[in-house]
Amino acid sequence: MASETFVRLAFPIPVEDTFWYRVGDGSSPSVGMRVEAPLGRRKKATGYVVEIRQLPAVLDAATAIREFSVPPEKLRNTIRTVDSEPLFDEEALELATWLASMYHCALGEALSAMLPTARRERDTATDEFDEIEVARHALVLTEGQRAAIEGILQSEQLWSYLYGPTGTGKTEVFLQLAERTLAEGRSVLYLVPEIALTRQVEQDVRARFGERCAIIHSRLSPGRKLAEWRRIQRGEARMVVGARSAVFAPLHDLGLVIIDEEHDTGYKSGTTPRYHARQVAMYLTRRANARLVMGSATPSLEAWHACKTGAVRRFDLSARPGGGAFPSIHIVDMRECTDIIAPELAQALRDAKAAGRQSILFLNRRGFARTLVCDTCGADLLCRHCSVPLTYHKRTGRLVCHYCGFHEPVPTICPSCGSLDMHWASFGTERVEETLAASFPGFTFARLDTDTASRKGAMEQTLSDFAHGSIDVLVGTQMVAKGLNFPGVRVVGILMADQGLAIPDFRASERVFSLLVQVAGRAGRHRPDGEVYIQTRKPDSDIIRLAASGDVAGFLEKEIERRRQLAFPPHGRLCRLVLRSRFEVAVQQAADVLDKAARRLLHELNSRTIDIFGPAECPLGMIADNYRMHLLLRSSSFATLQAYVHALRHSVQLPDSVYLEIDVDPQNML
DNA sequence: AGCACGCCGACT
DNA sequence: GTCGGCGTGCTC
Repeated sequence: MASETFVRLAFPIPVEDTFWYRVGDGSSPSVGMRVEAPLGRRKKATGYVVEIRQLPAVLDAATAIREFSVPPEKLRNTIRTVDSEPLFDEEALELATWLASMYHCALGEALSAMLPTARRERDTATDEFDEIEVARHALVLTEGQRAAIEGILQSEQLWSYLYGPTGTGKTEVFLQLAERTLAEGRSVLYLVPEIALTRQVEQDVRARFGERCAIIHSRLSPGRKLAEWRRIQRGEARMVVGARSAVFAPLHDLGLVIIDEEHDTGYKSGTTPRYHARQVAMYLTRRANARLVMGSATPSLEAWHACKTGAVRRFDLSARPGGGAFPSIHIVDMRECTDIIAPELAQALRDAKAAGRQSILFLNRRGFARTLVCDTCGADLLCRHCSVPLTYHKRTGRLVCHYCGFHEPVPTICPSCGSLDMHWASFGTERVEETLAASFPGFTFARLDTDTASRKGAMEQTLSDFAHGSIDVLVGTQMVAKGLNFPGVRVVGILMADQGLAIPDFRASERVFSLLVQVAGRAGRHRPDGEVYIQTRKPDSDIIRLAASGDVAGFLEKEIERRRQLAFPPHGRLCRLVLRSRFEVAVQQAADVLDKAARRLLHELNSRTIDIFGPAECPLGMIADNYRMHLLLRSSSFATLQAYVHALRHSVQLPDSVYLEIDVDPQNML
């Protein structure tokens, strides 16, 4: 009897079901390949094959219902098979299933986040490796580095943490651990928060591991990413360096996962599925019995807590190798000072220049001014599509929304009251650059933020100029805080250091603190005369003072205690449910429906371990014309919380005009 | 998500 | 009388 092939497809759509099709195009897809098929009213959609069945060509109703839970007439034909080789195997499918359940999304959405998107194969990914000479470094390790390497390798525990101030040589420990793991015949995954900003790691790794290494990040073209994916699948590359999504690289026999700058929020995805690469790495290393080594100068509260409970084993580094020392730090009280650059800092910049040294000015706000404020009615100019003030960009002469990209020309009169008197409120990096140009004749300077780095190659050029000493002062946003290691830097100036502390988010102080410490760490990495100036209007704030004294452990302890009182992470877990819609009433009604369902379900479960906060309007009540409300769930038991969210999701029916976003372990509450 | 269906306003 | 606005509903 003639038999036919049937495939079960998972589509990247916010619908949990998978769909059965008859293979009607003569191809023979297998699990792990992409297949095109009609879906609903769509003529063509791409799905992932997650199961295959061979059945008689003529299907009776009973068989179809039994096999596919659908009457035979509903089965449609596939159009074509996209891939000649599978993109994922059974293990990856298991991971996708875990991801979908962990982050409450469809299987197809999970697969879509994991896999490359290119539809055609390219085979030229390795061309630029050819000229790289593989160097053997014979570095002298500090005692701390040696102890950490041996300790991690000998530890019974799979999860370790390398804690040490910036410049204490964590990278070298990571690289040596990678070398030892490769020598055991197992593969290595090296995660960095954003590869584009950590060229140093990329270069170190390429110099050391050459062609054995693949690099995966979002700036790679789709074709190239697929080519790298194939190299990894074939086992040609046994080490992968990459950003968040590289955690899904198809490495065989994983032996080690490294998470550099573990505290960085870049590891949390901002779109569905909102996964955290650290969480995925924990799943992977547990499954493969592999080591996980995280590292940072400013660990996340979650990681610090895990070290204290013993779930993670901590190793400390304390000495700066190679002649560096920790910088001296000055807090500059700006309450009585209206200058953008205070006299003390200005003098330090001049002294550094006179000594042939360089400086970095850090300000976590791009643009020229935060916004335009009316002197008469006090109104500030908000985006028409978001509840966010518009930032003035002088170079383009526009007011720009940093959330949705909307921009408009600068108005001549106040749109609310018609007054002619308006002023620029606060300042950004563009204004700092202008101030430098006006007040520091003879200085060369450059600005590094997403505005200047958007041009291809511009960032590399600026960084290279700075490294070669042809720039005296580099002004930038948090881009300059991450991973830059320039020996010539003596002075670091932090402007508006309290910026971000007032944000209504329980993680605000944690983020500000780590940013301050990370930026300060750019000074004096190779010479013992580093100086940091912290300009602030809150000189007495605990966070500023702890950051200035470099007391990371002190901050973490204090913050963990504050969170204990709230029963917030790391003492409990959160899940945030965000509703968004173009219609205000629709969100409000949906929030009401969701809230009632949540409380009813809680009552039915008779559970005292879950708390519900809200519903309330999100702090950013509108983004890109979508009204937003949220409900926050908190529990001391993660398993209970997960089961509850799962049940809740299936017990409410929301209108299609409202989208529900589920954020497990939210990093951002806005 | 994406796509066509459907049901109410302004045009030749 | 229709053209077309975008709310609604469904997807093997």
